[in-house]
Amino acid sequence: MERIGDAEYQVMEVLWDEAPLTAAEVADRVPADRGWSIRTVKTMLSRLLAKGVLAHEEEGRRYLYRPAIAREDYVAQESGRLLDRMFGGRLTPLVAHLAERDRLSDADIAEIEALLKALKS
Amino acid sequence: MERIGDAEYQVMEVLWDEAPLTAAEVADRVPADRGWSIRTVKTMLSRLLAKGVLAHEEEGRRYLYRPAIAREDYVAQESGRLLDRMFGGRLTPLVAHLAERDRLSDADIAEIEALLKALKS
DNA sequence: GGCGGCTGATTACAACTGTAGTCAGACACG
DNA sequence: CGTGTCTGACTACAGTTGTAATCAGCCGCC
Repeated sequence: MERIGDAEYQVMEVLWDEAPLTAAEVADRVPADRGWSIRTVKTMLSRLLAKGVLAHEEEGRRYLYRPAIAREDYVAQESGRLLDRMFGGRLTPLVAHLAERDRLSDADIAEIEALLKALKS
Repeated sequence: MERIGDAEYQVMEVLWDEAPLTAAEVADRVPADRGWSIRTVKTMLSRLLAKGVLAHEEEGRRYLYRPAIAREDYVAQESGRLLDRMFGGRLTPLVAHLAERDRLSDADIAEIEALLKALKS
């Protein structure tokens, strides 16, 4: 599957959240802190189309854009990449790492324990 | 902290594993499947120096390279990035996600449970 | 029926990345 | 001593990414 840059990813997020949308609608929904012009958003949309991660249908003279890949699949691919690259593909060291780095509160721990308990059955 | 590309990262891995090393030694230790020329490795080393993630000391007319940032720190940064970008910074959804994707065996689950138990005390 | 605005398509351009080649100087061997 | 070798520095060049401008066509409003 194609790689997606940071900026492109934000456009995908918008469309994973709501689709189909026109270019203008996507531009409206992109987080304002990026300060993008509509032109930039349209460039992103074209590139994502070219990469095959977006699909479009024509609505009059405009396009309606929608994701062509599931967020799930993309996220799976990217987390797999990180895991393979940094932790030899093993999740435990990642959890240990984040825990040490104080990214895990007691509530988080309880939550994950509950999740694991559910998984075991 | 600076971003590091995939190829650059492999060079860092070599030096995190063993340092200091000369350029030639790094080239020897880089996984052969990349098929890099020594020139390529030297370019990587220069760029990593420029980015401040490597340090060098002179040994005669050569450099000895060593990491200027801890692997721990870099890994923390990158896993944080992924987590923020894909899971709103929360680890539980990542664990849930990977579990669903069959990246978690029963043994993994047991291991993480043990880890969490240790963390709670 | 012409004009302003919107659309996608095409083009621009700098930074970064992957992958190397060239160059000038030092060193080591014959 | 000369000559090839190795070093870091600099240069090259295409592909990707972020950010946008230009262009040609269509649509609705005055």
